[in-house]
Amino acid sequence: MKALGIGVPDDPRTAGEEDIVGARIGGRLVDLQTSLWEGGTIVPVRGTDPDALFLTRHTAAHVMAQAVKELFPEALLAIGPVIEDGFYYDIDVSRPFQPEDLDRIEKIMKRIVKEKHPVRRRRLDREEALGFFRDDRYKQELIRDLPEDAEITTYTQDTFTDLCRGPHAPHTGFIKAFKLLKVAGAYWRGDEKRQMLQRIYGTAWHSREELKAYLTRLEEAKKRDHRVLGRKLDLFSVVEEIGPGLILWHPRGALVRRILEDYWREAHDRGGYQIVYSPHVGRSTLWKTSGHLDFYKENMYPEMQLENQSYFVKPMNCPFHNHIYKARTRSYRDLPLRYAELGTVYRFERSGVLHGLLRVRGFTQDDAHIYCTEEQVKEEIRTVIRFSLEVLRRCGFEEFASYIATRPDEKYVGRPEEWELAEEALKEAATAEGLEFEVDEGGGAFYGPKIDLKIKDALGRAWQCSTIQFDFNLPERFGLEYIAEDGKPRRPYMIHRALLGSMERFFGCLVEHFAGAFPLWLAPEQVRVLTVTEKTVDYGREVARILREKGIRVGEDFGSDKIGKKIRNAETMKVPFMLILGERDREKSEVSVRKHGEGDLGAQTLEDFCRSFLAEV
RNA sequence: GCCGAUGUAGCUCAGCGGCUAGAGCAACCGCCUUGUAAGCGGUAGGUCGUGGGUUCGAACCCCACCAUCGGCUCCA
Repeated sequence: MKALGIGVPDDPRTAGEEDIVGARIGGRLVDLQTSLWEGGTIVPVRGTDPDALFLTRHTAAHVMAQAVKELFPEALLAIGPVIEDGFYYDIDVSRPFQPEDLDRIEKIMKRIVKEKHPVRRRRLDREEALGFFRDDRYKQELIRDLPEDAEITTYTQDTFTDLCRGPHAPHTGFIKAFKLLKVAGAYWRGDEKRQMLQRIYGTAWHSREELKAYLTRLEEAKKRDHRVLGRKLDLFSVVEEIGPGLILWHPRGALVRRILEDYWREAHDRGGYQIVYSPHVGRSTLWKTSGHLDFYKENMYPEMQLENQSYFVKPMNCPFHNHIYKARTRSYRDLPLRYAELGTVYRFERSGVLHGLLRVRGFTQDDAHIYCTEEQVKEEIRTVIRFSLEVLRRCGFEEFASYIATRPDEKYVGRPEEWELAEEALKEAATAEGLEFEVDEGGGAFYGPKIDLKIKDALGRAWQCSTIQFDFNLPERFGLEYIAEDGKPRRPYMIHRALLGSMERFFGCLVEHFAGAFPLWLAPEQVRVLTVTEKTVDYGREVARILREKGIRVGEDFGSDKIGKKIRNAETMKVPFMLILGERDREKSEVSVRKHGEGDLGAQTLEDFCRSFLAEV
């Protein structure tokens, strides 16, 4: 057995190869102590390769663990994986970590890094491992849960040894730049019934510059935070007296929403949908029929009693749409039927998960339910995916990821053939539309398979909005039928579809995607007219009137501030165009145009401005 | 729900057991008549999240509650 022993500091190191951190053997990332146990090309991983970050971050997690152990010898270590941009370690300590503890831990980590301790790998058998970690119930549990044939290894640096699969950097000195970011509570193995552990998050990079760039990136993301921009741009608010997770749409936010909804309705009209409305509450019998009282009750607002009847606020729109379907006998000639609604629903979300507009308790779904025959399923799915992509692209999103979830192994309703057809339809449609998809085998809900579409925003973050789900449960429960060609009743296929997801969530996405600078067609205020002095107020009014007549959304700033201040205000509010009107402009019947983020575009006639504006919208 | 942090004027924050709780921005009132990212002066604005407690005295210490923020398997 030969180890790749290049780069362990006290080993003879190959001249000029000091920056080798690890290697890939046939695609598998390993450290330099891995034995050559199978074939494949060995590709060294050098200091600045992306793979190197994985190794050093993993090692950084161990160094952090060692530092924690020095400060809190009684602490038990659970797991400490590498995550995107960094690492964390879950630790069981008697006293929760204070933010100040992070400084102390960091200090010790710096020492350990500076001392360049080699990281040594050791294989041991199960008994040895259980013995070694006899005082640590977490490690014991991990070892016991490892598969029979698993190779069990530990990694040691300095005085610290941890159970770990690896791989790691050759020595602690490979950690060039790191920072501990935050502490948080986390359940052991993510299970809320089990022990609450303390998690420390950290980040590690190849250099101080990269670390700094990362921290700057975090700052930038914070500036785009829809909650911050929502207040700055006066778009929406959430107030304590009204209740958590309940949104007030201010005029500017409401206007963006209305424009979006107008487009949505127009697109749905074109797309063969019929727009419907349904009430906000329904009798308990309805929710009994739909099964929500059996399967969804903990997410529903509690019962209301009136005149001896009980009602529930709706958490979903589907039962209502089913009743529209049932309002008369349907023929196969009527199908497909596509009902769409901007339906406001209320769901009880646990207080800890609420988040701005992204996770709320009251929201408006852009919901649709499609009823079709078996023969129509494939075409229908293809159409709905194409339609979804068209709408999302129009809203400014170009990149998508998709996930298909298939039939669970055990509990499910419907016939296996139905599931197969549906899954097939989803895969075919995704492929046909050029969507890359991952399949979550067995990950579907009990009532049907689905495809989720995620959009990627300007910072490359993925947001789940659209979902298209088959439902083999509700048609049964509501007894939905249509009369087929042979005169016999048949059960239709039912498909749930949310495209933007909810207006709240999608709007939050839009705000972050555009950093609050909405594209012209969505901007609540497209043009702001600014007067240089009050001598041009009349001219300003006239210009604003003309723009408004052309359907342009215009704001006015005719106050006594100096022009620099007015411009600053308009820039801060991210108004796409500013028309600056001084006496010079009035005399020549012109407007001085300034574009948000670009600056002065010079003077032109109002007609020219309108023409180019309307062309751009 | 659970762990931690936070909650002071519309907003951003200072004050951390001892005088009538402060600043900047915003608002309002003046002055300035202004040309591409903050002109100057003044005025008003606060149950210090809510409720209890400790104390001669609480924004500050303790308890409970409410809300917000960061997290709560990317599995050794």
